Amino acid sequence: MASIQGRRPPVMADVAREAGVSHQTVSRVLNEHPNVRGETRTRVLEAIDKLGYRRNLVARALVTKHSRTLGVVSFDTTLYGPASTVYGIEQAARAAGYFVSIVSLKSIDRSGVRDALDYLADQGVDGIVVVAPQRSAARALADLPLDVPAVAVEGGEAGDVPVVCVDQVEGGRLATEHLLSLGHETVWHVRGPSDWLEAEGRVAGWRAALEAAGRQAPEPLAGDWSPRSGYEAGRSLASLRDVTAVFVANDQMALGVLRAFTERGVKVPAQVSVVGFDDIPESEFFSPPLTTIRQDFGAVGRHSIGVLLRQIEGGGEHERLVVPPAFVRRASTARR
Amino acid sequence: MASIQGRRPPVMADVAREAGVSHQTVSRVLNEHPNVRGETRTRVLEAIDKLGYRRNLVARALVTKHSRTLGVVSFDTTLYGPASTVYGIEQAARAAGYFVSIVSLKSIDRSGVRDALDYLADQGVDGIVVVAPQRSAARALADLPLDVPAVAVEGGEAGDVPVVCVDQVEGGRLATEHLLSLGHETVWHVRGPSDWLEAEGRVAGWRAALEAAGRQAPEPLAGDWSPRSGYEAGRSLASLRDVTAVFVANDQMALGVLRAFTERGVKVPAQVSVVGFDDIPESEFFSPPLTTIRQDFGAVGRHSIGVLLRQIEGGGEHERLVVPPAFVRRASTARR
DNA sequence: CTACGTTATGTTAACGCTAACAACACTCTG
DNA sequence: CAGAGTGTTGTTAGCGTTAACATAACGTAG
Repeated sequence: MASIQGRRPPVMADVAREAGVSHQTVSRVLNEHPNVRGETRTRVLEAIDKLGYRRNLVARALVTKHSRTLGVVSFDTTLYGPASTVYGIEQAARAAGYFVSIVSLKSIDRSGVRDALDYLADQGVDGIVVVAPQRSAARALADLPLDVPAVAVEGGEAGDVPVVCVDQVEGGRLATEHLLSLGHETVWHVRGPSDWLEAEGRVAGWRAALEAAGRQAPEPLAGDWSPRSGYEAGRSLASLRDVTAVFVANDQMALGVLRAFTERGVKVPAQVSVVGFDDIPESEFFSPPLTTIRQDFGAVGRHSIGVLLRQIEGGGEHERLVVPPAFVRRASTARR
Repeated sequence: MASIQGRRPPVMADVAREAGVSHQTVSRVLNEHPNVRGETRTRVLEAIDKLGYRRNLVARALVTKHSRTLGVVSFDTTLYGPASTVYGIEQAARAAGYFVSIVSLKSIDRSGVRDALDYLADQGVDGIVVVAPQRSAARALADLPLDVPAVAVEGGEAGDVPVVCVDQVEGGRLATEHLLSLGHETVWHVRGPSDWLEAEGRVAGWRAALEAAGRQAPEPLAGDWSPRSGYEAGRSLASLRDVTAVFVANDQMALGVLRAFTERGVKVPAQVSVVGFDDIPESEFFSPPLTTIRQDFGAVGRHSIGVLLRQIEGGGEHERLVVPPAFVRRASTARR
């Protein structure tokens, strides 16, 4: 029930008066302190209910030095990957009783990351998750003198900061091995931007699988994650001879590749097999449905909060948590 | 420069001592109060720099009653629309000097919305943006006794709460009129979930355009925004006679429709024309590239912050701001 | 029955900041 | 040169909470 009186919302002292106790006793009830008599507790709770009292978390944060807020710094949360990760983070944080304050960066350079961290530190967050898929971001994070516990997501080696990431190398390997196992002589690659650690990891896995099979690795084609860049890479590939298998570093670019192949009359998977990466909700309905590598972004988000809370509460060692990717077979790949 | 001494970070009193002034003068400098002598100001700023002082925003919020934090409640920020809107909101809010605390809901029922709002109110946010595309959310918002300024995004009629939205009816009309102008006898529709206001608006625009042209409106097919539901609708449509034009309520479902048509050997746009809605980054690379209706989510986000800040600062009238959609012609539609 | 630990409660003092008022040095006016 | 204004600074008192200590009531052991 909301109070009707005056204007100002009720404070602890009001509840105390109503219940005939001291404000400290009210505080004890709220904080579930054991040494409160049952009858007193119910009287206090009744008063709280009657007055519609809500504890002022700002005042609480001032004295406890804990805001129960976590900061999240991310790059372009419009993209499926970051958006899903942030979603997982938010769910996990809220389940653990933490608020989430978010900063989305347009560009991840050192000063951008530094500003974001400063900004969040000013706000008094208890911990920070940095979704730092770019090398520059990871490096900025590593260099920064942090007075707040932090976790890097997809951060590669981020100095003293614990890292949670998907095993990109393994993903690249899975994709490439699948194509080789179908009898393809070699596998072409449309890679992501060189500043991105995820892109590097996928390239590394692709190269490793080719080498292990004793195959020559063609020069990878450069993309920027966008469908358009995939489209352009696809046009280049379509005009080459001997291209029978392509591993594309994400599903959006794979869509562009498929589009270019369609335009050029290249049949997938009859003439060329294509594997993507991410497993976005759309890829099952591409033409043809895309074979891809699934990343469990939700798990990454949850784990990052787990690691962060352990840091905040326990003290915490320098953890590094790697989430395995999963291979998803669909219709864009076929035997040579 | 960070201070090396002791442990505890410096507070205003430390700066005051260092600069040989009172802490209140430090506060004045920080708040850009006009009545501070230039020389004093620089002495204070030097002391701040020397000690690496950072103002404690929690303490500040306690006394000013303003946290400079805005709350955002949204449904499934994994989807492109909500993610883009939230991104726009976050950018605009930060530009205005506000923090953004976000709550992503899995389901938008009354209690979910109420809990989220309570949660944010507890945190002491200065205002709330509710991305409330579902009727239930809008209604929950309208019913709630709010003690904090709020804005609904895509909220339809949300009681006393100002609304910012895209003109969905107009979008539905644009899509349908385009198809009719190409000589199609009538236009079929794959609609979104009935609880969603956006879905309703698009249906209304579609129906209005058909009526204005004196055409019969076929029974709309139901979808849930997912590519799969579009795929299923597409299979149904493929088995019907006389379907030459389809307006699909979002691009993801349109992808599913295209996939179903491809499987059944229905040629787009030769046999059937398809129009989507949203203009997600992928749709330009569908096969064929999708004609669609673009929503400017960024503008919606920015406007919602504008309206909210006017509410917070000015007092504010009950605004209602409608953002127009834009027609994007690509290759999935053709003359009958 | 006294002394002492235990439980339940109250009192006081922070936390770090801003608001309100007080005080002082000036300048300006008549 | 007295009085009023103005600019600059300091002092004091909160904001609403929790932490630390003080106190009272009670049961129990010696």
